[in-house]
Amino acid sequence: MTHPAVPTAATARRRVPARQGSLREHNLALVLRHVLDAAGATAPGAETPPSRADVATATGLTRGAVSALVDLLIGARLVDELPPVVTARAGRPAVPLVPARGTVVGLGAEVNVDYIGVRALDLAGQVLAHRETAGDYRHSDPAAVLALLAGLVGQVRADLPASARVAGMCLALPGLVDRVTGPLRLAPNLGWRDVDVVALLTAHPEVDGLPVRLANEANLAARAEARAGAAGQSFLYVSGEVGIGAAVVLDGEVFAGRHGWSGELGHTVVDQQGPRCTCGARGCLEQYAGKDALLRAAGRDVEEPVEALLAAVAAGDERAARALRSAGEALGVALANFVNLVDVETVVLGGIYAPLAPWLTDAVTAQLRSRVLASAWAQARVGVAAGGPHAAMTGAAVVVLRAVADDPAAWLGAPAGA
Amino acid sequence: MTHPAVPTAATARRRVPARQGSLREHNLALVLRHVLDAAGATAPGAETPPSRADVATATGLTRGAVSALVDLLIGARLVDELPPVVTARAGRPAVPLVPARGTVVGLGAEVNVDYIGVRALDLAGQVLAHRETAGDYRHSDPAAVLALLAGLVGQVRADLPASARVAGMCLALPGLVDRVTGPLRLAPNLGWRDVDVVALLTAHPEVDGLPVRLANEANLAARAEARAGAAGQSFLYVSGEVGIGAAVVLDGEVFAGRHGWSGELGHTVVDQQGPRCTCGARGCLEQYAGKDALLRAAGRDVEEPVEALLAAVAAGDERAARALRSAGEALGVALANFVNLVDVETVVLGGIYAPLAPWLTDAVTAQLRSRVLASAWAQARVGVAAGGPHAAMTGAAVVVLRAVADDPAAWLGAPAGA
DNA sequence: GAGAGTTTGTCTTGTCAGTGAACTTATACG
DNA sequence: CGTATAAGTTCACTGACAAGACAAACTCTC
Repeated sequence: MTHPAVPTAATARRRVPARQGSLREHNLALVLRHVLDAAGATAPGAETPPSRADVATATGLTRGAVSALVDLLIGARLVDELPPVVTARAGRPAVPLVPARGTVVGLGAEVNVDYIGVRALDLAGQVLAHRETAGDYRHSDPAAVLALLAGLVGQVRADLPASARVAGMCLALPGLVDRVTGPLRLAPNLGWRDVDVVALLTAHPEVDGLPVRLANEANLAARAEARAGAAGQSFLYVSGEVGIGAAVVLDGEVFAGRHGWSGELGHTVVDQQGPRCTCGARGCLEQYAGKDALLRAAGRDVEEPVEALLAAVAAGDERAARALRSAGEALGVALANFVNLVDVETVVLGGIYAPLAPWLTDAVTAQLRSRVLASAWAQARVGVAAGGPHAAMTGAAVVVLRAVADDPAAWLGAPAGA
Repeated sequence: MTHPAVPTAATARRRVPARQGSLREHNLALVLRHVLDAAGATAPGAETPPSRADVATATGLTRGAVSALVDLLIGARLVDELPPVVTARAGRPAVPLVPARGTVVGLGAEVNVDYIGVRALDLAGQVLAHRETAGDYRHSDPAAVLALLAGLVGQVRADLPASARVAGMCLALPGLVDRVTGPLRLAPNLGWRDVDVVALLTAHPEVDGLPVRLANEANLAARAEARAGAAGQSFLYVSGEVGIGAAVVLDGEVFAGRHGWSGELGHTVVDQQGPRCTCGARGCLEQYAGKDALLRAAGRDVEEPVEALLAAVAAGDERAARALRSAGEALGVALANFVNLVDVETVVLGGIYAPLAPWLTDAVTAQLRSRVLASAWAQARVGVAAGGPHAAMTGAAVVVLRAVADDPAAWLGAPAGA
């Protein structure tokens, strides 16, 4: 016996003793969660925001306890009261509770091949400010690009109302990122390798003092997708660009893996004898369904936007249609392999695959049906990303805000203003 | 805005209010966990089991609190005191605390292609009883096989000491199993399809009244492997048999996927134009590296045990060596795809791959090195399973015991005896 | 329009599981 | 045999929630 007899669940793995205060922290987060969820889940204007009493019945806490907790959240400016609403119903009117607007904001940023940008979201999910700059950042100098980005951060912060406190910043990058604040390991299409992005960024006064974390672009876009909720809570997000990234979401959680390097779908092998890839191996999916490969196969220039390809295939260009079919097939094989290994409900096509979805879905679906062992019981759905064009930035901001939502107790004593 | 503004972590996703009692439950589990871990983690007889004071300093609870909790655990017969040990040190001697033996037991069972079996483990990790029956269960009748299994359960229970309380039973099956107690969907090599195993099993008096859960064989073997701890806490377990299963373990947790169907590595595509597989697709890994395919490629009979192949290759049989090399290569490609998608530290070779590992590891390692994008920073290790021959059964019993360890509060008032 | 009925939110008391510090117990050492 | 030291116990105190009474604000009915 040189091993623990009985391992324990991850929940109990947090080897932290529970004190009285732990109850507060937990229930505070529980109440805040309920207010945030309810604000999002409203069918078009239908339900009113929950009152203290609603939260009490929904969570199982007593009205007294909820009252105390809500008062703390209001004091921390995480929650706001709306004026009591006329309900035409007996009894004292309820005070609706909503996420506070413009008080706590998360900064989501992105550096990608053809643009950089920053946006600020508040707890209500509102975009308070947004700046982006188009450009060509292939093989760029990290310091120069990050100086530009810091400038955008400064502009966004200047646009924020005085009441706003910036909780932190998260930066989306198209490459391998060590978990949390580790350095960027490799971003092939930017030409960046082993760059200490956080240090370069926090050297600028616009960013200094802000907690900064990094994450993979596809991971963050997947997070935005999970928030959009269309895909359920268990899906594989595929981000098609020049490279092909992916992120697994299981029960609403993005799965980053041991180092945070999960999701390199583009370097899945489709054919061992296939063409050589930039990564050194042969027959990677990127060579069949990456943006460059796809445009080339369709007989178009690599620099063209996908819209050109879309127009061509809509106009009846047979070569373009063939290119899309074969890309869809390769993608389908890779995704079927994946779904055999990691059982997800839905495959969400994002990036350039979102607009191209009408010409890809059938081929992908067919591969999933024929190659996934469990498909007889639960065929994986193929969906289209609903996270919008700035999904990664939005996801990045959401990551920051989630940290606040998960631990509101840490914000109780925080001062106003940025 | 038709979505929650800020999603929350899975930990807070348990929408349960924390009451005073929650502290007890949590800290009770915390203390028990510490005692169980310490009992396992002992280097060869070196450290003595922890005392109440040790637990207090390790967990951060006060000695008073730990004392109260330990007394409850002793009362529930989950923990035992050993006689105070002479330490040749000033001060009152400590009372060592160890997991109770022979009091709470978990039943782990397995139905596989060539044997069925049942074993009983207690909290200390001791095997209290074990029965197995060899046989050929290809294309067998589920009811008949499960009747045999129920018989073994009866024998094992009869072998248990009178003090033992059976906490539950978990059954390992080589196929797709719905999460928790759902029906067995498909076990290709048993020829079972959509069988309500739990109902068939609990119909027998030997099993009646026992909570029974099912799980995939590879998942449970991976759990036993995680317990053995040799592979770290983040690995991919590969179970090579006639079929090839796999299970992902991340941070010590087995990852079952949406329905619990993750890990069908055997039906990963290695070559789209390859030979047709029993599942209907072409070029599945099983056709290259499954037990039958491997033996056939080595020019041996499918019915032979792998030991024969081992002997042949050790004796210099060139054809056998070639078969192993090419199987290793195919396995390596499939595993490299996987590691690109799900970033794990280690790949653990189990099942028939464990004894064959010396002839497979090089080929697999080479594929991982050349095909995994992140391999320049953290090459995934290739290891050999240490869980032993009955890994799945052990893992199944551990699953049952873990449920007890995670919620000792539920066992406080439990009566003695089975 | 006054009172009954209803629902929301607050307030008070009781309970429970921690903390902290004194206290008891059991050993080693000079 | 007294002193030092460490383990384990006990008890007053505290913080957080439950339970239920109470106050507030509104509708409905007679």
